[in-house]
Order: sequence, then structure tokens, then C-alpha cells
Amino acid sequence: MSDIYFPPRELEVMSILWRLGSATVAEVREALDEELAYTSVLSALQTLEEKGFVRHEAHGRAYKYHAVVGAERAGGSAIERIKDAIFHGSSERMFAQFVSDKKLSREELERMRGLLAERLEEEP
Amino acid sequence: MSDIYFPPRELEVMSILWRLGSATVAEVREALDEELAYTSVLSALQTLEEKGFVRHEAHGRAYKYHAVVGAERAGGSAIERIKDAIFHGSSERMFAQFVSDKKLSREELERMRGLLAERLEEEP
DNA sequence: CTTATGCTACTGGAGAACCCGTAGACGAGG
DNA sequence: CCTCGTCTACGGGTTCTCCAGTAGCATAAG
Repeated sequence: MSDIYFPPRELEVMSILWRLGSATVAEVREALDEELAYTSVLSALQTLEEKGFVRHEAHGRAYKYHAVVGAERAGGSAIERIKDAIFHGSSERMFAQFVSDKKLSREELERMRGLLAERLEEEP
Repeated sequence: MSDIYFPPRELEVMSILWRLGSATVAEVREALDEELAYTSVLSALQTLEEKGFVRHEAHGRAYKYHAVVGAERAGGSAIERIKDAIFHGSSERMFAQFVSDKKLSREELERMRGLLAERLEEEP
């Protein structure tokens, strides 16, 4: 399928747009961890728009940017890429790594168990 | 933590090294999907060595390259990056996306359930 | 009214990383 | 000597990251 891939900084900007829904350049800049010049953030957004991942419309004097590719779709693509390249295509091995994270709480693990049970009921 | 990140082509090369254990330039080149010039593959390996992800030793006339960073470590880093950037740090949301893959078989799902059960027993 | 201030967006380009390849040196084997 | 496969050295194209410089427009200050 269409291979979505974001370089580090562009991924960070996309992350902010997914979280905020839509944002101006100044708002994205504010949300970034590092302090970048206004034009640096604008450049990233323009690049993303060039690639078709982001669009904008006028909002007062400023532009409001928003993602046009869903986080789920980007996430699915990223998961698949990692699964193939690093875990040799094995969902099980990737899951083992995923679940070995020490910071996972019992509540999270139990909700995951619930999701897995639901998924297993759908399976014929 | 140390942030491991591989651009697309370098990730592909690393994937081959993880799969084969170690390999010469020619072997990596053979394993690639696309046909690249010998020196192109060599460049990628040298770049990876420069970054400290790969080392080589003499093996007959050719060099044998091998990864010095484990697939698990790289995988953990990649999973965390995706979880943070795309799923707002939510393991549950990422897991939901992970498990929504239609190609997962009942057997895989059940083995995942087993892994999850083991993990839950460790949790206090 | 005129100027200054503070937003906004756009342009152009520097510097680094990434990607791919040509040209040449070097040694092993025919 | 010649070929084949190896490594080194180097160049160039593209992408990514970042920003200075410039200009438009609204509002505040003089």
C-alpha cells in the first residue's frame, strides 16, 4: 500500500497537528519541544503540504493547518514497516517486544487483554 | 534514552544484517529488493559503521559486516517513537491499531494472548 | 496623518544528511 | 598479462533542517 514515511522533524509536527486537530504556525511552534524560528516551523508545514499530508485555510490573518492523513493510517503504516524490517514480519515477536515495556501498568495490560478478546471473537 | 533512528535505505540494510547475522557487501546487495550498484550498498554500510550501528572484520578477501545494535533494542526504540508521536503515548491505542490488522491469524492472536497472560502474571 | 511595533507569510539558500554511482587501485587466479 | 571481485576515493543529486531577509497588514504611539 501507499508507503507513508515522515522524517523526524516532520513527524513531530504531524504529531502536534494530530493532537490539536488544527493549528497555526505559532501554535505548532509553541507546542514543539525545542525552540525553533517561526520560519523553520513554517517550512516544515509547507513541505508537508507539498507532500499532501497537510492542508491549510485562512483563519483571521493567519493560516490554520490540519492533517489530511489520519493518525491511524500513518500508525498502521509505521507499525507494518517496523514489523517487516525489524521483526522479520512476525507480529508475535513485535508484540513480545511491545509488551515487555516495564512502564506498562496492570490496567493497561488488562485493557489490552480485553481488546484482544474482542478481536478473537470476530475471528471465525 | 539513546534515540536510534534509521532512514529508509539504512533500515533495509540493517534488516538484512539482522536476518543473516553477518554478510558481505555482495550478500547484502543480493538480498536487497532493488538492484543497486555494489558501491551504493557499500556506502550504506560505511555510513552505518560511521554511526556505530555496524562493524566489520576481514573474512577472506571481503569484509563481513554485522550489526552491533540488537533488533530488539532498535525495535523498542521505534515502537516508542511511534507510540509517542502517533498515538499520543497511549499503548492501548497503539495496540488497538496493531491488533486491527486483518491478516492476523487466529493462531497468532492466541499466541499473543498467551504472551499477555504471562506478562500479567509478572505484574504485581 | 505618520511612524513604530508586532504579527503574518514568502523567498532563497546554507549546511548537513541521504542516496547512488563512476573511476581507480589492489590482489587472487587463470 | 588479463580478468574478476574486492575496497577506496570522490562527486553529484536530492531531501531534510533551519533560518535571515523581506514584505504585507493591522494596531498602537506620537
